[in-house]
Amino acid sequence: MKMSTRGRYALIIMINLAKNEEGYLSIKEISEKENISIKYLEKIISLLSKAGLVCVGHGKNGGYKLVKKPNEYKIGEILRVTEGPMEPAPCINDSNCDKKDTCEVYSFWNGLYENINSYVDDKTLADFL
Amino acid sequence: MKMSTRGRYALIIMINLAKNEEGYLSIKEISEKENISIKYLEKIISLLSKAGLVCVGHGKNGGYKLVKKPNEYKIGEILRVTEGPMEPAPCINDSNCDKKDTCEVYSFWNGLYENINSYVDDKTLADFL
DNA sequence: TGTAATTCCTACCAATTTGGTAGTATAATA
DNA sequence: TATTATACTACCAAATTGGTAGGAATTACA
Repeated sequence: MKMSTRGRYALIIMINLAKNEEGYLSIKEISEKENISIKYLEKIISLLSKAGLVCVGHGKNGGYKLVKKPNEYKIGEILRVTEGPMEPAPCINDSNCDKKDTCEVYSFWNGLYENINSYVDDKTLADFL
Repeated sequence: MKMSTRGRYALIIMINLAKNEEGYLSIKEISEKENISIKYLEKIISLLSKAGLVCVGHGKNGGYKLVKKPNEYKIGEILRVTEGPMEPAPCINDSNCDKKDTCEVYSFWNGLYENINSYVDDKTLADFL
């Protein structure tokens, strides 16, 4: 039950972009500020970019910036890009299981799932400014 | 953010023992009922045994049984034996970090941590009977 | 007292995930 | 057109996950 560095770094990246709403922020700047390798950040931010959470400026003075306002980003939205759906047990979205309505174990894991997701979806990037 | 099979199987084992409060239940019986390999179950139950959550009957007609009543086992107690502390981020119990009281990121992860733990500590084995 | 049933312990192993690094291509713009 | 960025592809080591194998120790019971 841990979040990988991908998810944690993705959040850090997004907070940095949120604090720099005016212009583009380059990977290099984030890397230096947060002490995370450029190459690894590059890999993580490309996930955010492909998911359409950030937009790209190429060339000189380029970098990344948010496409929405900070309060429009649920943290869950960011984490799911790098972590996938945060399901504690594989049965959560198993359409082959037809006993969900009576299974005590399913309802336990599903409750945890809903708990986690409502926590992360209840907070936005704006909460970090 | 997933629970490994160790944690999930540990819960299944404990539910089986709870349903068999009278006597000893062998790994073989659990294995056959739940379709999980004997050898893997053996490994997981030895963690529960070392942690003192179950007691052992050796030799013929032996097996395992609970040492407490089902309602005295918090699920969190069981999961932490196989999963360790369920900390989403390593900073949660990092005594070297002295910025916790002002760090927004820490307070976010810590909130998630408390959320998860209060969920799993709020339920007991008796809820599965 | 012997044997079957059971746990205990140590070691091993393959697949996947995690946390990166390296090098080159491509794109934009000053 | 040179420079500064991102984009893409490939690779890699370490840790974790999810097991398996084999034998030793313990106990019940015939």
